[in-house]
Amino acid sequence: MEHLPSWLLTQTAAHAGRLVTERFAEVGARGYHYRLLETLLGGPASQAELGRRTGIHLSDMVAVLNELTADGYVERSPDPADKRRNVVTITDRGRERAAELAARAEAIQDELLTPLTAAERAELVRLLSLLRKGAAPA
Amino acid sequence: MEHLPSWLLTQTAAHAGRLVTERFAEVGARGYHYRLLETLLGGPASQAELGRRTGIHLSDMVAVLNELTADGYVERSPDPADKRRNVVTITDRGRERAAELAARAEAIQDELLTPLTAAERAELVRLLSLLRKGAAPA
DNA sequence: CGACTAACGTTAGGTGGACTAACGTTAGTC
DNA sequence: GACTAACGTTAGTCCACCTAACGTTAGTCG
Repeated sequence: MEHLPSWLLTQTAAHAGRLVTERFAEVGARGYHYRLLETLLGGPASQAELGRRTGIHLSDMVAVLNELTADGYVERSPDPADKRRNVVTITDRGRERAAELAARAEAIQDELLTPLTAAERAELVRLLSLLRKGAAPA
Repeated sequence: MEHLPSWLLTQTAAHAGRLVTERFAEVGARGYHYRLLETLLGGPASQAELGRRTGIHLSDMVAVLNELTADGYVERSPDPADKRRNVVTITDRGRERAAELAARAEAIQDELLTPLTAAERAELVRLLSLLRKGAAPA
């Protein structure tokens, strides 16, 4: 069983997930928060668009945006051009939060990848990216 | 964010997890079932020992063994040498089930790793194994 | 031999990520 | 105006993973 790539993937991802959960929990955040704030640094977007970019399901998006809005990290406003949509915008406070979480995310990578050399890290990223492409319509 | 190894890991693991869930659900199984049956092929063991070998938490172990026992794949009996313990044994029916799930697991690897060459697959396994060792006391 | 600690197994519950289904409003097309 | 699709929301499920508390049993120690 330990020879199975899917097993190795899910076990190492569980380890990565624990690191992410622990380090973000130290500042009252979760993985979804980081994912959304990072995406919004690229500019305002609708909830549906954010869902497409981040992989967060629309039903979960509502809850996460509620949390980020309550904490003042993002703002939601109706799109005057299309009343079906909200436009979600990051706030200054949200930019700071994104920077804080990004720093934590980088530290997590270092911790996670400690057993690997720099060349091995690059190769791992390359191989995982190939697998990601193979799973595109996720 | 897409450059982060932890992100790539969790996204590819989610993809692997979906494949595992879908393929096993086709025959009414889950990942924990396969993990336990595979481990029991190595001989009878206590629940605590099974927990240590598989990484399945003891509280989840109870539920999974209940399911496998109900379906006739394993048997539980008290250990005469130590009444605190149960001894869990795979049945003939369980061996067949393990073989069926192992075949599915191999097919999942092929599907998951389609974008990679044989050399790349070996390298991915090597790199992930290194990361697993780095997270040993999980 | 009783007190204490640890192992074992069970029950009950929680978390986070991921997902489904149904609904009401809005926009675009025919 | 009817129809279809997009958008956002609500309510829920599933799975892997995890914590806490409890009762029974076994081993150690004074």
